[in-house]
Amino acid sequence: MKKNTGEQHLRFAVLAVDVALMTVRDGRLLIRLAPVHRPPHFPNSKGLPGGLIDPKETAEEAALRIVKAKGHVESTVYMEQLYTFSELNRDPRGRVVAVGYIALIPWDELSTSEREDTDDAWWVPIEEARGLAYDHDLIRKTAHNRLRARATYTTIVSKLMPTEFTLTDLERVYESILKTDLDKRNFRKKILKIQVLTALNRKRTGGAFRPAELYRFTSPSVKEIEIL
Amino acid sequence: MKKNTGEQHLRFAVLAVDVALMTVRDGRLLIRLAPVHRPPHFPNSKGLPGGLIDPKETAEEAALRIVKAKGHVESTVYMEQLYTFSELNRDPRGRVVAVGYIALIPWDELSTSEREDTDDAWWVPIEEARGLAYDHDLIRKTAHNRLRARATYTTIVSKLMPTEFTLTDLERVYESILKTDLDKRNFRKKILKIQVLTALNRKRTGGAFRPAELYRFTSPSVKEIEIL
DNA sequence: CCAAAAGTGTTTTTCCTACACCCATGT
DNA sequence: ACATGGGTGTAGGAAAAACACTTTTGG
Repeated sequence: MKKNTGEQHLRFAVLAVDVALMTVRDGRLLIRLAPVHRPPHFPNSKGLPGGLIDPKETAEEAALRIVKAKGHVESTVYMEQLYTFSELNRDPRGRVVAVGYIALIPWDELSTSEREDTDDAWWVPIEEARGLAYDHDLIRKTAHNRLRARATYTTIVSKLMPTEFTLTDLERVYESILKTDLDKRNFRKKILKIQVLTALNRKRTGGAFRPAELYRFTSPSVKEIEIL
Repeated sequence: MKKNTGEQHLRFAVLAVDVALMTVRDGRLLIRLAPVHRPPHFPNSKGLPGGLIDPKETAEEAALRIVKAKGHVESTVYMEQLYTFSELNRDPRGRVVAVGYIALIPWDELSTSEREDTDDAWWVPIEEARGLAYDHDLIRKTAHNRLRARATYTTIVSKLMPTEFTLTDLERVYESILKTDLDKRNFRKKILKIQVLTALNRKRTGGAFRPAELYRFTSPSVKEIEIL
């Protein structure tokens, strides 16, 4: 076993995190982009919020910090590690190994300013987020696939819902992630059967139609369930 | 945004891989251990095969290299990234961020010497691999959970099977991973229905009983399937 | 009274589970 | 001929899928 080939051998790489921060608005799955300006390779580009890990924080702590800084999000976000990207040339300036994260937040919990597209952060429909800098197209695709897979066998979508919502709201979120149409009656039967929702016995009124019962997720934790 | 807080800030961590190399022998799920001798914290301990990533290789390449070196395995192994462990004190000597991998190999494809327990590598039943150095108990547990989960909705067990096997062989492997008894008839119906096996129209003879039909996995790739 | 979304039940089909006996071979 | 693991079918119940009309409200 080799030992001590020197500091530059042991610590050759820069450690970073890249975050696929996602939300759902009006039945559309959105992802947060941030400007990337790194000539000559990526002048005036867009990419996922990302940044270096500090010596005194874990990768997840770094991801949370970066979502707040570059994603302009103050609210509590849900974080889940996605994959670690270690290709030699994923950053043309040098060796950067990035731990990718999925971050989810309900649109309704963002403050007005957080929802805005500012100069250095935009919410865009995930299928329109192409041509990103570095290997961020790959990270986005990996994140999208993972979210879709986990939506079918966990309660991860709870992290995209406001505290109160109607069954139709919930169905729309599932449909936007899975990109399928679900049968309203069967969806309601299944989601109520698995006992993860609590009816609030209050209704959301306001539209020119019958008011809808409000629900919340009973538990804040993401649980494994049967397939939806 | 901070820039250039110095090299020691940017490259503070050592990057490593730790590999949960697993196989199945006689219906038992085994994991490969290697000696760890790092006084004062881990004198004469055991741990998963692991080592540093080189500047010119990806994490996966490092994992493959380490399985060959520390795991004493020459054959082709299947690799799947597990999780990245970045706790500040997972290695008491300094900051080490480790990308964990699951590696699978059919017992039958190991050479005689690879199967042996040598001075610096042992195959042990996974439930007996406790008290490992560093955070390797956590990595082992994470790997075991992941393998169990993926066995139920992918064809990952194909990576633990020899090229030819009987349906009973396959059932034994599932049972050892899932730690349940499966119904022979139902297991056969399901596994044949999902169309991932090809019958070789040859039989394995030799025992004092009816010869068993031999099968192989139709495709070498790990596919998502319905739950088993 | 009209438009709009909420809410609800039944039938059909598919899938899962439980279960026991005969078959082909080697000794 | 006997011991051993290989191989097969069916019936009953549970879950999934398909499908259309009535309800409640605001305007």
